[in-house]
Amino acid sequence: MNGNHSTHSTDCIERNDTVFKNLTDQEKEKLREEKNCRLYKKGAEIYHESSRTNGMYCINSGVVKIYKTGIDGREQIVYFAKPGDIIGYRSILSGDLACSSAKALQDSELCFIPGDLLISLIRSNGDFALDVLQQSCKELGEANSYITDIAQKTVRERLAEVLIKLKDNFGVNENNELGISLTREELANIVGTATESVIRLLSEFKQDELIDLKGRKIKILDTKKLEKISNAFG
Amino acid sequence: MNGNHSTHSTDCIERNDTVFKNLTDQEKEKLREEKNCRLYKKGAEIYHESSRTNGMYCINSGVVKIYKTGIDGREQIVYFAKPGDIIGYRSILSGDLACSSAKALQDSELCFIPGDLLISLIRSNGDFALDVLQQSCKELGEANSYITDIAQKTVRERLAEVLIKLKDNFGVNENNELGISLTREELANIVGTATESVIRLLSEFKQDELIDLKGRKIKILDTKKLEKISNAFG
DNA sequence: CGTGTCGTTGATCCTCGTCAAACGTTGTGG
DNA sequence: CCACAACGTTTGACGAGGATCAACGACACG
Repeated sequence: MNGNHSTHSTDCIERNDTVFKNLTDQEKEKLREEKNCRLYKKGAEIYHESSRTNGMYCINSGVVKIYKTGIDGREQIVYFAKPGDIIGYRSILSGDLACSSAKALQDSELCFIPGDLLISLIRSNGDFALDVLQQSCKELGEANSYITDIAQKTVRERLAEVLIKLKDNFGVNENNELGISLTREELANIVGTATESVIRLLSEFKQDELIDLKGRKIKILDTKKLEKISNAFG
Repeated sequence: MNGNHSTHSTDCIERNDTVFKNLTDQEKEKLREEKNCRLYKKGAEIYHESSRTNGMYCINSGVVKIYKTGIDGREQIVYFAKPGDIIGYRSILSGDLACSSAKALQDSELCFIPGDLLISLIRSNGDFALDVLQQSCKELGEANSYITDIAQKTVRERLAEVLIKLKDNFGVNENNELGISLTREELANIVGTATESVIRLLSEFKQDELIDLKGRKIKILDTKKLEKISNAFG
């Protein structure tokens, strides 16, 4: 019925590490009936800020960047969504317009889940409600941490921290290169700085033999020192 | 049974503009039995980051600042809680340690609500779950906005924005002075800048006749121009 | 083979953080 | 109730971090 056709399709509803893990079989069935999965090409927009959305999405495969558009159109990236994550639920639950946009960083398969179904599931299944709450509270804690970081740390410290977080979240391939590929501008839009600053600092890190660079491939050579630079404990 | 004794005590559980508005009479009764209200003197700490909390608080009266401690002990204020607000629920629901601290800005009456009661109410009452979710999603949206602001706006723009937000949130008294009294350092810890920068910019705003200053009293003279400076639409 | 996007480097300027000093205000204990 | 300490506010001087502008090289793509 739905358009699933991927070979290894780890459907997010089936995974036991998502907010859906505590749904009953019946509820999962209902979800499978109502959800609507499709492929988004790299670069495709999933939703756009200040639009009224009427549902959320879960990520089956790929990576999605969540960002806000600030002064003169500069993007500020606030989150990367990975397989198993849900996005777009905030505006459904707060009743506001979407306050961020979502765009696929790679070819990605997402499932659309109607907002009224989300709400009825929260109403009827307390454990599911708690799982969604846990997700939003986790994001809230991270957001507050990031506010403190941006307000207090230097660009150098933040870039080091971002590299470590990207490693933690997306891992590294066989060559110890970050499992996510970003343009310099996107890196700048996470750190909250100018593209040129990112480039200069990456060069410095390379000179100091903390990382190695090959185009967009970033190899982490010295995690310990990067952590030290980032001044981090989270 | 509980220590309520304030004369006008608008108990947060009774208010119809809080997350408790959709609780049944029975649930409210249970809450009244288990909650534990007390007065916090100005400056008193309510909870501290990286401690394990086992409940949340609702504000009956007063104002509470929520902040994180960053590099070399600098506070970053992430939220002001007013009467009717709930605080400290995040760590209960995400299962983490507290990631922020809370301190009374004025003499304030808060009610402690045990975490397991919160969780059981969320489980049993879907509307309550939705109300708590709405609250956390609202905070999440504001946090993401603030990340973008701090990353992209100048200190001048952010200070103007903060003044407007304080006016919107706490109103003004008969003299058009902000209804909340903050030290220059606290203002700096919201904006994310140095105390001296806040002082200088406030002086500029005063010279430009946008505000008037009398000690900690800040009178807003020209909201429109402040909004313009803040570059804001939210 | 041009055209557009991305990455890199250099030069310059300015916002803002830091340090220092002085003054006002508040609070406390003798 | 005064004296002193502790804290908050203000102003000035200075320098560094980082944004901006400009130009060019590298690469992919139609």
